[in-house]
Amino acid sequence: MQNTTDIQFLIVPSSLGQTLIATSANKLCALFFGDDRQSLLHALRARFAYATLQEGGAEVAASGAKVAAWLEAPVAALDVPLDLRGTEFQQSVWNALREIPAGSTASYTDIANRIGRPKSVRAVAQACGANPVAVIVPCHRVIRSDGALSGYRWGVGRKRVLLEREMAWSNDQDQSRVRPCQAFFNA
DNA sequence: CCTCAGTAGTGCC
DNA sequence: GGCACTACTGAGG
Repeated sequence: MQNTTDIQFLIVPSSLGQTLIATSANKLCALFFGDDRQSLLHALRARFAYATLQEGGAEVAASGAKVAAWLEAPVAALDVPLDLRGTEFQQSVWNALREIPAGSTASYTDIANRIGRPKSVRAVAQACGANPVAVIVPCHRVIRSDGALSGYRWGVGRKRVLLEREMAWSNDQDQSRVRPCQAFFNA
């Protein structure tokens, strides 16, 4: 993996707990959650094993502020460029995830169908878990086909919070809009 | 409820 | 290349 890049990161509290925001060449490359600094650092190190890590820095401060604000009130699209490294398969999954509207969910099967690999259901789940940028690539909107929340890399509790929050927000925004819920991909 | 096989991408050896 | 992982799923008991 070409993760021999220079990375700036910071750890800030948010409504979802301790939040690690990392940038590489001014692009967001990681958004992790955790209960403590230790686990976040560990996750960062694990993801970018050969990168140079620097805590703080002008670049991450600037985009970090945007990300932190957007997390609490994602009213507009986040204008921070992303740096998503992954295999072709992972990229295709992450792209599909970004088409799930806030306030709705899709199943792992839905995503598998969406990317034209109907049998790669488990692999889809694995790719979701490998998503380096929580919330922005909304892997939390993928749940089991029976409706159970299934897992979440940063804890199912956070997944639930995120989903409930998005349901609530999308409800009291425009009631008129048709809001596809489960399985909106099956058409 | 529960178990089980089918199944496919990834990481490590 | 092999092998053991999974945030899965539908069928069968």
